[in-house]
Amino acid sequence: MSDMARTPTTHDPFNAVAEPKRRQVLEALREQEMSVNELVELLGWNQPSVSKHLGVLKQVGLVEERRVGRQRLYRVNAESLKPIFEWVSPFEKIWSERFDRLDVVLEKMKKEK
Amino acid sequence: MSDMARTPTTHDPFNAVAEPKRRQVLEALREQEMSVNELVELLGWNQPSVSKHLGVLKQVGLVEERRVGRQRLYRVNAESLKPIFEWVSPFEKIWSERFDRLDVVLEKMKKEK
DNA sequence: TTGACATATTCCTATATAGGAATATAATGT
DNA sequence: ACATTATATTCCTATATAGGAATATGTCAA
Repeated sequence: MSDMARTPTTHDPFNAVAEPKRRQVLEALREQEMSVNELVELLGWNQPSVSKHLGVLKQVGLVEERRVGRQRLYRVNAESLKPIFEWVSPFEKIWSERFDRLDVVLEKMKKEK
Repeated sequence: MSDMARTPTTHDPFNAVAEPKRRQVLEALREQEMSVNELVELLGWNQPSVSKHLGVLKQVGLVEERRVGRQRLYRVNAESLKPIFEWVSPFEKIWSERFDRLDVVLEKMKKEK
């Protein structure tokens, strides 16, 4: 007993977003609030699949739901992606700094020519 | 046949980094190049565990390996996190813009007081 | 060559998926 | 009440883990 597998997808934004399809859903909802069926049509998947992915996203707080009649309108909750942005940013500094240094070198070469 | 489970951890940076321990490894290596045993000591895990996580990270290109004597020195390859940074950035725009708008509102309230 | 050190690999198992199919729930209009 | 529309849930299964334990590989030094 007490065995362990992969971290559950509903554990945090990192795991929820690891699934490519869930990223697609978020990209779609970034532009505008959308009903499940609109997503189904836009993405071309079957409806249960869309609902299930939305379920995971909702559990993690990546999307929010608003009920209008029989529809459920989903919208992205961008702020819940903050942990990812903040985790990756320090690494971004590294490659952008490296790029800056390269820039400086190129500039120097230009002058010396 | 043709069943599917979760996207393999070695499929892309998103999946590799979904595992919290792998993020810890990357954080450690962000500061400086390190041998496996140094990581073992720093993180307090057993050696095979560290090696296995490094293996995944290496497959995805998130770390690079340099052999020196019987040691293997690992360093982070920050640029391979670019896809994550670029994917999440448009969402960051959303919440930072929202924050800006809030800022404007607060400024206005101050003036009107 | 032998031992000690550094790291990787293999074997095992419980677990959490993702996808497909079928079905359940919920809300609306008539 | 009933049919219809919109969405969620359940059941099933092959798959890829992550962790622990044990072992293999590789490299140096005497």
